[in-house]
Formats: sequence, structure tokens, C-alpha cells
Amino acid sequence: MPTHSSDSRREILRTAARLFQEKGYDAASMQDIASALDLSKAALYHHFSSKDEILFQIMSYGMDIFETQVLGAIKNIADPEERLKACIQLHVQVVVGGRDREITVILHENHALPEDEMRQINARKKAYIVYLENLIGEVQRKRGGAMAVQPRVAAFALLGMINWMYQWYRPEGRISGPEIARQYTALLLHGLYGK
Amino acid sequence: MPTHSSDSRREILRTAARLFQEKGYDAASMQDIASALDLSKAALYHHFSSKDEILFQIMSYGMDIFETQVLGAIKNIADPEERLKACIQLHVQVVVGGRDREITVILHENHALPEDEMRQINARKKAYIVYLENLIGEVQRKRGGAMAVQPRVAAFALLGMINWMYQWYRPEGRISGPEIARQYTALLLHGLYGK
DNA sequence: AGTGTCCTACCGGACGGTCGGTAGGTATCT
DNA sequence: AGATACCTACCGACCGTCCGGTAGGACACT
Repeated sequence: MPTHSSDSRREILRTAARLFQEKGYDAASMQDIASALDLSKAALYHHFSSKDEILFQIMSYGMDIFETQVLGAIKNIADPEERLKACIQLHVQVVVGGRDREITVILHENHALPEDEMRQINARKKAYIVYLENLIGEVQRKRGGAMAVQPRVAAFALLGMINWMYQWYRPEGRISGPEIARQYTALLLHGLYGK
Repeated sequence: MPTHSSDSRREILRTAARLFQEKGYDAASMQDIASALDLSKAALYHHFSSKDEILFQIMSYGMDIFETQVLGAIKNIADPEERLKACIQLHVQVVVGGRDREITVILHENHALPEDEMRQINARKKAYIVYLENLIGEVQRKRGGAMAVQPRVAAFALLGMINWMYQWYRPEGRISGPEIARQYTALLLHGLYGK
């Protein structure tokens, strides 16, 4: 299914991701994508077999970015708490950085894909939740003390507060991304103990 | 613009909300809505002037529900901390209760509406964030102690962890809604202090 | 009681337009 | 010659929307 030049494909995916983010998957037409690239609609079908495939490739690429940029970058940090702190920083940066629209598309387009392909993406999302849950559990165990919050719930809470940022965060706003990440970290780490 | 019988309108809105939630606003057609109600497409236009109007009415009704069910129910609780606890419980319940699909539609369909109507909805959302921010600030002030997290950031964190639940929470899952709300509350309240 | 007027609620069917997708040709490069 | 990368022109399907018409009930006047 892939045609040769990888560069053309990447550029199409980049532009399509931007349009999907701006207008939504359904509202952005193949014509829109073609026009934005100064191409004909048919040219898109030279590189991709369908609109669905474009979306799937965007999402797969987005997951690649996430796993490299976040999980890959922290896997050598030995201390669990430091690893968690770095994870939060990087996750926030990937979501609100504005460079990687693919991430936003993954967050928003949740039932636009055929079931088989959706499952592939969801499996990778789930792996991240499990990773977070284990990491939080590790931090909790190391510090000891009564746990008021289950790692699983804390993981979903963290995921929610970060991912939801794509809905409200604007770079020109009062508080910077890294500062928000720092406060999220404080909220989570203090929240895990006490009482 | 409104036609008389309020009952018919309500039932159309209920069904449309269900379909918008299941398939997304763009992917759910007027034909889908009409078929689900055993009506003709034209009949929908007897009650509503456009698909946009249907969406707007769903969102307005959803905000009504939220403001009644959450804000209205807690406004007589004097103690700020107790008010915040109740707010979290009720907010979670409204999002994952499954009874009010309108809420989910509000959370997901964020650029499907014309700008004017979008602004009306957004103003009500923003009012809630401000309410939350003030409430959290009040709780913080009453307890005293160094504040590691700004009320504004904590408010967005709370909003995120609750609203994001519509993406992953399933009623048949391991942990109940109220229990998650309890743990979110613990996470937030402990997270606000300490250092 | 019968008749004409007006209403809401709905229907079949069609409108212009856009959608995702394709057939077939052309230019370029190896 | 054979790929690759594109083009113009077009397809059938479906979109949101609207038009002309109608069934059936309520009301008033004769």
C-alpha cells in the first residue's frame, strides 16, 4: 500500500493533520487537503488508498512521536519519582507544543476510524496507561505511607488533566506549559500521600 | 423560530443527542435522526430550522442540566470544602451517568457550531471555570499553608480529569463513578497543600 | 348539522452542491 | 520500456435544505 517517495507522504500527512485538527476529520475534505498542498485530489490517491488510511497514518505517526519523545526520553532515568516528573513535563510539552498536531488528532478523533485500525491505536494508548499506573505505583511504594488514591485512578487523573489541555491551552495565555506541568506534578505527588 | 409542541422538540433533541454522541455531529445525518424517530427528514425542519440549531439546542439544554444538577444543588452548602467535594461528586455523575448524552456532546463537539452560538456556550463554560477557581481559592485560604498550586491551575486540572472520563469510563468497569470521584477529591485536596 | 377557514404535523420528492473515489491520459526520469 | 508523479474530467452517493401538498383536528358562522 505505500508508494515510494516517503517525503511526499510525510508532507501530505503533515498538512492533513493540520486540517483535521482545525476542522475535524469529517469536515476536512480531500479537496481541502489537496488545495492546501497545491495538488489535485487524484494525486492524494496516488500516495494513499483512502481518507481513512491518511487518518490512520497520522495517528500511527503521532503515537510514534509520543513514544519516542516521552517514553523513549525517560526510560533511562533510574529514580521513579524523577522519571514521573520528566514524563509529565514531556507529555505536556507534546500536547501543547503546537509542533505535533498528530497528537491532537489522536485525542479528538475517536470514532472516525474502522474498528480494526482503531484497535491498533487503542492498544498503544492502553500500554501507556498501564505504564503510568505502574510508574505511579512504584513511586508510591518507594515513599511508603498510606495510599489514599489507587495508582490506576491517579494515572487516569493525570492523563485527563494533561490531555484535556488541548481543549483550552493557548500558548499566549498567562501560564506557560512547563509551569503548568510543574504544578500538575506537585498536585499529583502531594495528592498521592497524606491523610 | 420555535414551533409549538415542546414535547416533540424534546424527543427529537434526545434522539439527536444520542446519535451525535455515537457517531459524531458531522457523521450523523439528518436522515439518521429522522429514521431513528420514524419521521421524514422534512418533519425535522418543521420543528427546527437547521441541523446547527439542533446542535445548539442540545448544548444549551446540556448546560442547563449541568448548572441545575451541579451548581444549583451545591449552592446552599456553606462550607467551601464540603461544597467542593459535592461539586466533584455531582460533576462526575453528570459526565459518566449515561443519562445525559447532551453533556458528552458539549465536551466533544467543539468547532461544529457557528461562532456566535459557540460563544454563548463557551461563556457558560468559562463561568464554571471561574466558579471552580474561586471555590478552590476559598478552600485554600481557609486551610492556610503554603500553596504549591495556583487555584487556576488546580481548577483546570480538576476539569480535565473529570471531563476526560467521557473518553474512557465504562459503567461496567472495575471502579465506580462515585469511588473515582472520591479519589479525585482526595488527590486534589491533599495536592493543594504540603510541599 | 353542515360548511368554510385555519392550524399543526407531517410526507414524498426534488434541489444544488459536495463528498470520497476513479478512469485514463501526460510528462518526466531512470 | 517502465516506473513515478501527477493531471483533467468525471462518477454515484449522499448531504442539508426546502417546496408543494395533505390528513386531521379546532373553531366559528349559518
